[in-house]
Amino acid sequence: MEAATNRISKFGIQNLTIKTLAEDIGLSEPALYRHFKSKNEILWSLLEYFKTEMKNRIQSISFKTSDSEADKLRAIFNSQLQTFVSKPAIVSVIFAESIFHYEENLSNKVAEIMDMMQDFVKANIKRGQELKQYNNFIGASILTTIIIGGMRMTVLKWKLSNHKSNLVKDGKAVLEGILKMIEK
Amino acid sequence: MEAATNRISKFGIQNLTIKTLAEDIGLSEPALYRHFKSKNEILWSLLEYFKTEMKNRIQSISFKTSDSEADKLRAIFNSQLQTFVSKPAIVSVIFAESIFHYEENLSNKVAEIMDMMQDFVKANIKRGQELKQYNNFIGASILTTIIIGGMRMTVLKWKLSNHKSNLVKDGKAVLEGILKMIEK
DNA sequence: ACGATGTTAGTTAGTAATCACTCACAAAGA
DNA sequence: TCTTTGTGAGTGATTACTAACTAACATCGT
Repeated sequence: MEAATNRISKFGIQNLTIKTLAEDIGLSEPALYRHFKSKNEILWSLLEYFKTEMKNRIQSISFKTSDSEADKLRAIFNSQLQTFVSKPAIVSVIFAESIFHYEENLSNKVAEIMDMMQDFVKANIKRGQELKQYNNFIGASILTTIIIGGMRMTVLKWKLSNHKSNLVKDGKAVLEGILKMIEK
Repeated sequence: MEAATNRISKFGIQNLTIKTLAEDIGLSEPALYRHFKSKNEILWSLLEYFKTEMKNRIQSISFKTSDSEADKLRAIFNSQLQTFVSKPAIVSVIFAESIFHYEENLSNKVAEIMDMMQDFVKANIKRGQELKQYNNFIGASILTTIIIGGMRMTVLKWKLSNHKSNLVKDGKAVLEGILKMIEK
């Protein structure tokens, strides 16, 4: 999983082949097939690995009692963006739905990861609205789409700039913009 | 260009090969190479074709004098979303940065199309803020990122639902949500 | 009006590279 | 002795692309 992550981070997901992966690990190609029955299974495991990492990391973020819901949202996205910067492979994979050409189990796994992020955000919005920390001009679902969409757009711009732009700073600016509109 | 559009719409961009494309047109593979010097050139031309179509279509949308800036934005996105529904190939290609594995000219072309859309939106926001139709809690750049990000997210969900969700309706809901937050 | 000549647009039959994946076999430890 | 984990050498499919050739057509001097 780590070899695959590094390979994708450095050369993109198109460069992750059984051959390059086996070379990186220092094994032959058939050796990989002792442990995974297909490339699909390797990619599936990689997605699962990322999903678990994301879930554990976000759930273990510790909040102060004085933290508002907005503060919690800031902490979540800050952690997320910093992880993207240090492991660009995650971004390559999460933005690569179109590459898993009609391999349903992989598309589903990507969808699961997206759903997980959405659930974190949506729960935050709902609590914030109940606690009257956020206004409720807009429903939690649509607001979630807007927040995640804005963040994804920022990540995409970072990718298109060849990682030259400052992802953490730009992401924070977008989140602050949205919070300014919804915080009471 | 039309054959390529149909092929991608029906079977995805991974299925657009010289062989399938030549078959669709009813020519041999080498015949294609009489007109395009490489597959890269075909994809580049396709992106250019989409860009021109988008530009012409959006610029020829006619507005009433009574239209607010928000109305204009609604009209632009409505046209855009309807085009996506009738020509899913455009979406496949615009969401496929990751597929153009390190082919710089193609990534750049995609970036050009995105920039064009952004310019339309940003100009609208600026006019709206100057005319005091929108508030200016947030700068035009970041607001543009949020709007386009929200729309892209909606399109992505539509793709992941295998085109089952109602893109035009969902997109409209997201736009209305954002407008509710920025309209005075 | 007409043949010579060059250009355009097409063909059949390949090539070389890459890819995921497999076969037959070997070493080494429980 | 059997299971686990590895290897070298391949296979078949797919891919973008090319070499060699040809029929149809446009242009031109006579």
